[in-house]
Amino acid sequence: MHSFTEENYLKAIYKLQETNGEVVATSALAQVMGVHAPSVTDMLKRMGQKKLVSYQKSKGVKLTEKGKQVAIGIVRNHRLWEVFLVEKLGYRWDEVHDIAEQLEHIQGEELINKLDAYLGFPEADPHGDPIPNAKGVLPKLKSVLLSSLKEGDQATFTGVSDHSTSFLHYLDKAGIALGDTLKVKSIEQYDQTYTLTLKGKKEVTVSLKVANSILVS
Amino acid sequence: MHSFTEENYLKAIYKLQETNGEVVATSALAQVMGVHAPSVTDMLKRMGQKKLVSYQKSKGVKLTEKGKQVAIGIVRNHRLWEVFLVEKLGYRWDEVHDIAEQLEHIQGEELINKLDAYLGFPEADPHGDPIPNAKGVLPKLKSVLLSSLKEGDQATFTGVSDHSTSFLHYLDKAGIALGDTLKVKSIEQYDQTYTLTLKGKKEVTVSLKVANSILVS
DNA sequence: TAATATATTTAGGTTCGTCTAATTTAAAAT
DNA sequence: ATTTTAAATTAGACGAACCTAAATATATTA
Ligand SMILES: [Mn+2]
Ligand SMILES: [Mn+2]
Ligand SMILES: [Mn+2]
Ligand SMILES: [Mn+2]
Repeated sequence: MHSFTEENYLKAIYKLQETNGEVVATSALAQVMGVHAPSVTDMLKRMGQKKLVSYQKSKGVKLTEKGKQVAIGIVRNHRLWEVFLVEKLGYRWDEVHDIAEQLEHIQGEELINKLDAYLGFPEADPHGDPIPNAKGVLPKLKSVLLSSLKEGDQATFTGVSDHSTSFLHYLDKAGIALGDTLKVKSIEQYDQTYTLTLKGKKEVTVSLKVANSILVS
Repeated sequence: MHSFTEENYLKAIYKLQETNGEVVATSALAQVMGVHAPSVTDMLKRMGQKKLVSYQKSKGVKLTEKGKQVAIGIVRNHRLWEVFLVEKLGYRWDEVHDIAEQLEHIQGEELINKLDAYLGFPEADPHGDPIPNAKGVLPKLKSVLLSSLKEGDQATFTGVSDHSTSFLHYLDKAGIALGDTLKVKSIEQYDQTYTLTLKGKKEVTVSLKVANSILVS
């Protein structure tokens, strides 16, 4: 139906819209797609023809409703396959992204719904990101950054805002895992480091940078 | 590494070599690939450059050792994913081919080996076709056509030589399933129909055409 | 507001995988 | 051994997705 490339552009535009506002710039898109700006202009023209995006030259691009539905479908595929890789094949959460980048493009409504059922209709992927349901509806998880908590606050670690392998490795090394309960024991004024009590037991101190990449609720 | 198209050509050449002899004709390849002859000539030149095939113009084409290894890898992927779709997701054996055509191109040695392990290292796919192991070695299943049996012979239904949906549907309808034991009760001289006793119970009569598409051992 | 800097598009090219029409090579039949 | 037929290749073109270099449009800042 759509090429892998088109699907990747749609997903990239979708994510940029989520984080940076409705209108997406050519250069931003070029950056995340790892191509040069003229390639993006080219592609946006073609995708505009197909009514996947609304594009006006030099004015940036937005997804059409159609484009958005396709993008959400890809996100659904990606996250369900990530669950499969971790839950069934025994991958670690820092290893699955690249494989899911391939699997997300496998076509077939029935396939992904069967996979969904097989996995027990999970609500979130291994990184805590919400999985759109078969109708394209995203469960709105109301999580906040760890860095927004005050001393004494308690919460559960539900997701990451930095998906890089290096950050995930860091969390593993520090013994901080998805689902852990944590309490902010203290916040150091001087350098904004957070000392946490994990699962009522372990004590860990993390930097502001880390606290800005951890989602809790 | 290789494009989907290249991989599909390699698989097609591999299968044609298996059934029609070492040298594959441009026209045969065009037919199974569903493209026109000049496209094949073109593609073979490029694949020759990459040492995936040995191609001499107007003399047909053969796989190189490298090309053969890639082809066997694709076949391995295809068949393992078919097992997954049937065993884990609950697909029927006549529904899995097209999805496996997509999944077979997912890259990653580790992925397919983990899948293999997850499935319990199956030796055959849902159609009874042997699955190459991680080293590319195909278990040689010594099966024969049902039509080669004599009256009174007994055997197990281990595979099909016709993979068409219509034939698989026919078998389902007739209640003949992979793994069934069967005994040739009688062969009608006049029209070569086979009357079989299935699992020591049911009795079924099949045409020569069907007997030519059933593999037993 | 005019000058400068940055973002975007246009122009022209490349590779991959396909096509049709025309030509050449090989095989089969007379 | 010629002629006829069939198979394969060459020639020229096209769309998708990319590129570099040059031109233009927008934003910033003097
Ligand atoms: Mn991911
Ligand atoms: Mn994820
Ligand atoms: Mn198949
Ligand atoms: Mn099969």
